[in-house]
Parts: sequence; C-alpha cells; structure tokens
Amino acid sequence: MLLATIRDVAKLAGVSVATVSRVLNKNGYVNKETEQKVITAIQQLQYEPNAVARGLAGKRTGTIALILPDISNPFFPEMARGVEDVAHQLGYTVILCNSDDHGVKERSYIEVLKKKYIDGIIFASNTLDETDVEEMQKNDLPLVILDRAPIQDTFSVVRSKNYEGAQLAVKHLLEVGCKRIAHIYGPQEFLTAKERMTGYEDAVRHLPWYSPSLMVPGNFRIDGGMKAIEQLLSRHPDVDGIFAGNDLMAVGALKALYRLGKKVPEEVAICGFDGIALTEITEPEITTVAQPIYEMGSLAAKVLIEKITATVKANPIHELEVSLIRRGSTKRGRETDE
Amino acid sequence: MLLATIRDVAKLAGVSVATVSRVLNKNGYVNKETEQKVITAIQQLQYEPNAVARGLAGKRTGTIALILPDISNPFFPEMARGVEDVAHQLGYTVILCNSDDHGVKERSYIEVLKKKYIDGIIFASNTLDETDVEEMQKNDLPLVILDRAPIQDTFSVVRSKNYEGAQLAVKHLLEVGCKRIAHIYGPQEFLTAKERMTGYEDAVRHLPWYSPSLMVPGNFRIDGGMKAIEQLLSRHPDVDGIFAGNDLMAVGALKALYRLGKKVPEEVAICGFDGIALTEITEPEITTVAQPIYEMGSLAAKVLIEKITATVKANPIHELEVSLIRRGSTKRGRETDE
DNA sequence: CTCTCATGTGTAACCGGTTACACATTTGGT
DNA sequence: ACCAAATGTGTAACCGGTTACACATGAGAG
Repeated sequence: MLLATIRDVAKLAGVSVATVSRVLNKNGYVNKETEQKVITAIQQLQYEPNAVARGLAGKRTGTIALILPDISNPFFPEMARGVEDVAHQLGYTVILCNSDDHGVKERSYIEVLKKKYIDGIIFASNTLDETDVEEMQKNDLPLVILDRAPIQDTFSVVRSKNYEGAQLAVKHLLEVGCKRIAHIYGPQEFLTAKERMTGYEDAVRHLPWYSPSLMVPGNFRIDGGMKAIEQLLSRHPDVDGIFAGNDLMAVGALKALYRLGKKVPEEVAICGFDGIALTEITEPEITTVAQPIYEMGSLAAKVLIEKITATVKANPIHELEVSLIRRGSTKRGRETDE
Repeated sequence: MLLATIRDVAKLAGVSVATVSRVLNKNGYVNKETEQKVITAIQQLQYEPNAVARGLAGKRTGTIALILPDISNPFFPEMARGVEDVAHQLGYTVILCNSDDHGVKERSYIEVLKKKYIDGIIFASNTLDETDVEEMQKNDLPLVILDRAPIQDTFSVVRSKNYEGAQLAVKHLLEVGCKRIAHIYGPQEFLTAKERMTGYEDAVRHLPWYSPSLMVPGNFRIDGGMKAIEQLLSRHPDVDGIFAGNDLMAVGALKALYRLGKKVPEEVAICGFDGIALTEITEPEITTVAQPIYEMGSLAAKVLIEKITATVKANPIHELEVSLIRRGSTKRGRETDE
C-alpha cells in the first residue's frame, strides 16, 4: 500500500495543495469549514506528511545531533537520555555521534550533518575550536555547547558550577576531619578539570599543610585514579582525604586504596565529582559532588530547540547548581550525621 | 555563501545533471575524460550532494534507527557504540530512541521514523509483537532484532548463547567448590532471562541439593538483586553460590551480601551474566559470563546495512558465543588457578 | 459610493537530487 | 558491409512537500 500524498488529500477534499499545507502547518488563512473537509480527508487517507520532502522544501528536518566523546563513558548516557527525552517530547529526533574527542572525526560528523540539513547540534565534545564555531555560525546552524566557557555570545552554553563544587568537596572533607587533602586533577585541556582544580587550590592554599605536590594528574578514567593514588601515597603517605576530579577517578582511587590496604573512609576519605550512578555501586558508596547530568542534557535540548524555532537569537548561558551527596566514602564518626 | 547544487556543477563542467549524477553514484556509462571534468568542477565548487534531496528522490536517507529500552541502562551504551561505529564507517547515521520497553512509545517512534524515510531499524527493545513485525515487513523496512528467538525468517536476529552461558556459570561455581547454588532470574517476558534460567535448571536439577526454591525472581536491576538475596538467605541460609541472571543483579547481590556480613567469595561466590564494565569496579570484581556486547551492536549494524543494500534478502540468525570471565567474586583456594 | 485591507483559495515554481527514455556513436560478430 | 549490442550523454519528469504571488470576496472607513 502506497502512502498518500498531499495531492491525494487535496483531491479528496476538493481543495488545492496549498490549502492542505496551510491546514497542516496552521499558517495562513483557512475557512473553518474548509479546514474540516481537509481534516476529514487526512483521516480517511491516513495521511502523514513526508518528513523528507518537508525537509527539502522547508529546510527543517526536525532532527538534531548530539556529538559527545563516547557514549560508553558512563557520564554520557544519562545526559543523552535527557537530550533525547526532551527532543522526542518536542517532536525532534536525535542523531548520536561519538567523536572520541578527536577533531577529525568531529569535523567529519559535522560535514555529514550539514548535508542532512540537521536543525542544530549539541556539543558535549571538547575539540572544536573558535574557527569551527565560526564556521557553524556562517551556516547559521544553532549550537549549544556543554562545559565550555562563555567566551562568545554567538552560541549557547550549558555548564555547571565546577569551581563552587570543588570548594564544596574540600569543605566537606575538612568537616569530616581530614587533615591533609589531596586532589587528583583531570586533563587540563578540559575546562571542567581546570575549574575544579582551581576550586581546590583556592580552598586549601591558605591551610598550613598545603603543598602543590598534593595535586596529582589523572586522565579522568579509573586507571588514572589508581595510578594517581600510587604516586600520591609514595609522596605523601599521610594523606587522609582525596578529592578526585571526577567519579571515575574516585572509583580508581577507592580500588587502589583497597589494594594498598588503606581503609576507606576510616584512614582515607574520598570525594568524587559528577554524580554518576557508578558511585552507588561500590562499597563503600562514594561521596560525590553531583552535577544534574540528566538536566544538563534536557536543558541543552530545550535551549537548542528554542534557538531553532525562535526568530530572535538570544544566547543565554546556563550555569547549573551542583550538590554534595554524602555517602560511605566520607562517613566518619566525627561527622554530625543525619 | 550558498551551497553549490548539482546544476551548478553540471554547468561548470559543461555536461548535464544526469552525467554529474552518474559520476557521483558511479553507475551508468561515463567517459573517462568527461568524468574528470566533472570531478574537477566538483572540487572547484566544493560541491557536496544534498542528502535530503537525495533521500526524497532515491528513497535512501543513509540513516538507521536504534531502538533500545534505555540508553542509561549500563548494558546499552556499549552496544550503541558498536552500532554507531559500524554505521559511521559505512556512511550511515544513527538515530537513538529510548522506548522504556513501552509499546506505545515504541510504536510512536516507528511512526516518526517511517515518515523520515529511515533505511532500517535495529531493535534492542522487547515490546513489539508479531503484528508489528508484519507491519514493518509490509513497508519493507529492513529490521534486525536483538535477543529474540528466530521464530520468523522474515527478520534477522542477533543474539548470544544464553542457555550455554548459564551452564558455564553453574559449572564454574561447582568447580570452585560451591555446594548449593541459587539463581536470581530476570523477568520472564525476556527471552534471555528465560533461557538463562532453563540453562541453570538443566545444569542443577540432577544434583542432590537441588530445589526449585533456590530460584528467586529479580528485576534485572541492582535493587532486584538485593531484594532477591534477602529473600533467598532467609529461605536457604546455607547457599554458597549465586548465579545472577544479569550483572546488575549480581552487583545487587554483592551489595546485599556485604551488608549481611557474608564474605564474598569465601562464604558465597557470585557469578553474573552480560559482561558489562560495572563488574570490574566493585571489590571484589565480579565473575561474569560475558556476551560480546560491542560485537552484538556492530554485527547488528553490519547485518542491517547489508539487508539495506543487498538485492536478495536473506535473514540470517547470528548466535554469538559467550565466555566466562573469572574474577574475584568466585576466587577460592580450591580453584586450580592460573 | 469608492477604497483599502483582511480573509480565503488556487497555480505553479521551487527545494536538489535520481532516473526513465530518447538519441547518438562506437564496437564487433558474421 | 550490416546490424545488434555496448557505450555515452542529455532532456525532462518525478520524489512530496512549501510558499510567493495572483486573484476573488466582503467589510469597514472616509
């Protein structure tokens, strides 16, 4: 059975295709009675407008793209879910792209996406630079970027309070009685990693025990957290609190400490950052500064679709709150607990 | 700057659009010299064929859809990654859909996807029934289904050996000295859960200690695993081996046992199923029967795209091997270890 | 009693490709 | 030398929508 076209509907309703199109898109003038005839014809034929033809004629495909480093990194599925939920709700469809934070791959995706008349892109990937952004701007492709600084007002940004979150983490570790708090920082090409590190530094630099060597690098992955702990403990065996730049490294830290026979939280307390589900499956569960990951995704989608449909182009910056989730990895006697 | 069209290229090369199209699609006869002129013109204009127009004219959009229950369920990101990698490599784009295993949502996605001239669908979601499949067949939408029985030869199936895997798990638990092995089974509407349960039953039913009450239901999630353990241990305090129907429930079992003060693996050994990354972050790490999750995704994409491009429609059934990954949760003295 | 403007509808061009068909011109087999 | 098949290329219809523009009607303003 072949699908009905707008011309079939027009014929059956005894009107022109233009009128049918007006009914469909609710624009232009249409007489109430005429409209009813058209609606009846549409129902009779079970007519569904062809999205591809629509895309070609109207330059709108109802499709957005989500470019992220790697969907199998546990941070992103929840964000992707947020994006997809909102998009679906608003009648959009989401294309998934894994860039591996690799500029070439990212650009090749953008090429394809432009050819497909994508309506907009959400970038949760970190590679593209100013030039790329300008390039997009020229094609006036609406753009929302996650975890970037709002350097330009030409694109919208969704991020959360990394600096404040880091301070929250340190403050909490101090409260539970830590006397020497180290930080495992992420790759400095990520703004998030940088900001969290600065937050840590500003929170501890005035304290008597502070030393720059308490900061060790990690790669934002589990193995990076493990290596960091080995390195750290050989340098500072007396460390009793760890603020990891993200949750995966916190998991790694926990693992490494366990293998070294250090008790968590009794001997060393750990606090992560991100609030991914993984932090609830370890034993003890890991205290973390949670970003509203799902909301970051859903908000990004909302903002993007607003940009797509809006006539005036605003480029708001959304900075979301983070919150400390206290769990076993920092639970000590001295804490006045709930 | 407006993008060049095929007519611009034709004009510049001094040929007709048909010829340009022939060069583009490498079909029909084209003289070598003519071809060269066209190629030069394409490069000069930086011409990129418009995918939407192509879709409208040729009924091929180079887009496939992946319908899964929930991308934030840790089983699926890796599979999605497999799908996307292959798709991207073969020049296809992937649309992501979360069905929540909800029939209505699934069908609403299918509606939209048909309108968008999607080339094919990979189903990792379990809701659609015979009628739906036939419906797809009528629209001759290529289909690949994961984890379904090969009841019909009208669609392709990718699955792995659940029954054999379950037997593998039980055999391993016996080998490490378990004397009484329980099974936490998943929701029986999932074929996978059913097959794993049958595998377990067939492996233990002849053993002296066997009792049907050693099988307790779980929901394939962490909390389900925890509840199952509580229920199980009150019924059979002497259980010393757990075969969980999937890894999430194995994680839950581990958590619950830890809280009840049972030592893993010394007092109770645990084996999961799936091979998701989560099993490596707990302490001890969890032994599991690993499915080749990434490969299931990449194979599904390969099969689907083959179906899309092939003229003759075969509907192969691919049943992948599973493998036991031995980890801490079943490591006991008596095991002859590597 | 005109004139203007809001309302209502149809025609046909257009979006940017693919491809059926027509029309050469070679090639090669007998 | 003759004719069928292979090679090469162009014209124009088509995919299924959107929309600019033309045209008609009726109402309210001056």
